[in-house]
Amino acid sequence: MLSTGKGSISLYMQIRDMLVSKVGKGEWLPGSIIPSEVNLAQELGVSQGTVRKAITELVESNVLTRRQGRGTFVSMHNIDRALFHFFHISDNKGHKVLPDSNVLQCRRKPATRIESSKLHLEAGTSVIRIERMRRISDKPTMVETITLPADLFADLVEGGGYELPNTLYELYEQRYGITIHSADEQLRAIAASKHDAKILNLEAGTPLLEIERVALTLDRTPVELRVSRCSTRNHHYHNTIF
Amino acid sequence: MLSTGKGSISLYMQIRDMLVSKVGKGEWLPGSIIPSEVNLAQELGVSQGTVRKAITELVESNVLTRRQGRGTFVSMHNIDRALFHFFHISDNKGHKVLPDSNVLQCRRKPATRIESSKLHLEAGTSVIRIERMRRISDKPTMVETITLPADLFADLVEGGGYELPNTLYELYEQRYGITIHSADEQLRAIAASKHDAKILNLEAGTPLLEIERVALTLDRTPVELRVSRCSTRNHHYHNTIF
DNA sequence: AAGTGGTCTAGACCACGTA
DNA sequence: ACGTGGTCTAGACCACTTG
Repeated sequence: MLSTGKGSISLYMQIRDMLVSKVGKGEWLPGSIIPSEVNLAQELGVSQGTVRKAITELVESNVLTRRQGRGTFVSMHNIDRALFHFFHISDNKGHKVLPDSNVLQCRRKPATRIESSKLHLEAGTSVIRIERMRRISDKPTMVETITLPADLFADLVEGGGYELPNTLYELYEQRYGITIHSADEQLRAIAASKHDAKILNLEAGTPLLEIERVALTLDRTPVELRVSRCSTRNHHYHNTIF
Repeated sequence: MLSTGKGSISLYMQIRDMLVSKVGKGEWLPGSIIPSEVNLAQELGVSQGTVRKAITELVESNVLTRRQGRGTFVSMHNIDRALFHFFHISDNKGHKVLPDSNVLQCRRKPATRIESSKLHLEAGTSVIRIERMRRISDKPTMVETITLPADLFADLVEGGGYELPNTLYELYEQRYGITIHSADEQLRAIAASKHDAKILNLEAGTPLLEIERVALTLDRTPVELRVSRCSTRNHHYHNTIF
């Protein structure tokens, strides 16, 4: 199982990759506990330190979460992760507030050229397109257009039998078994269209911050395209460079 | 020297903090080699593993750099770090090119309210204000206003005896002994002023991406305020969320 | 050949959470 | 009391770089 030859990669990396695949395949589900370090070490015939090093890397990349005295768990999407990890808008005092969400549209449509390119789909594949308006402290602040491959999110069209929650990544995980692990964002300044302007209650042409996010699973498959247009009168996008 | 009592923090953290302070105080200069893990372990009376863990954390936070077979070094600012770590503008194919830089002004002035607040200075303290235009692939793309506390960068005014280089952080480090370690950025969409428009060769009112960066030293003292206004017609700000 | 960091082991004890 | 992760040790061997 584990190769220990000369040209092979190190033990802990093999173990790390094996653990990743257990999570990736859904063998270990988000929120569940994984075997203890000692147990894994015994099963794999290596020392605890080696398993430990493998797990440490996965904790650093947010795949696993350690809780002292309790065990190691597969990371889950929750409101904290949404807020502190995937949401980068703060008010001008530096405070983060998760916006509420107001769905304007939710339709199944053929993918545009841009959508199919960003999501690695064949041209014209069916996608689900959600448009929503988000308020922060009761003020309309963002217009979002979210595009999902229809085959992965089959019943997520209007009348899917439930209301769309505010934090979508939790939904993707719990209902569709799709865990967002990372994302690439491109930011630009654009002028508000008439449509944007109407929804955000400002004048057409007002500069807006456009955030184009492609969200990826653990194996780096793109599964969501999200274009957010934000008024930056009272808010800004915050990034820390370490 | 190292406390090993009950309520005290762990050994490796004490060692890590001690190494940080050696770098912070300039006892170990950027680019220089630090003692080997075995030597440090002997001197401190701990095992190599403990020193190793301390160093590992500092490598992860970009304070130190390991080179197998050679040793461990204090991290330095170079063009790679500027480009891959501190510069987030890419063209729309995802390629990064470091812009060149054209200094328009460099003056010593009293700090504005915003400047003194962001740099934690007394109101009206002397600052050095640099304005420059930056081109990417020969196209004017950004206007930058850089503000530095005058006391830290005493002779950096026009006629300081040398041309301002393109990568300023290298200059700060080599000439003033100030190493930028991290930065906080706030991004907004704004309308180009007449001044911006003239420099960037576009129309006033065009949406621009404004990046307001506060750069910090290792001990989190703010030492540079940089406001960049970027045309996002051919470029964007890129961020990866892990 | 000597010195550096990189991997791995086997075992000890501590701090924390649960039952 | 027990099991978990967290720290620390002492020593082995490997991979890489330099003299």
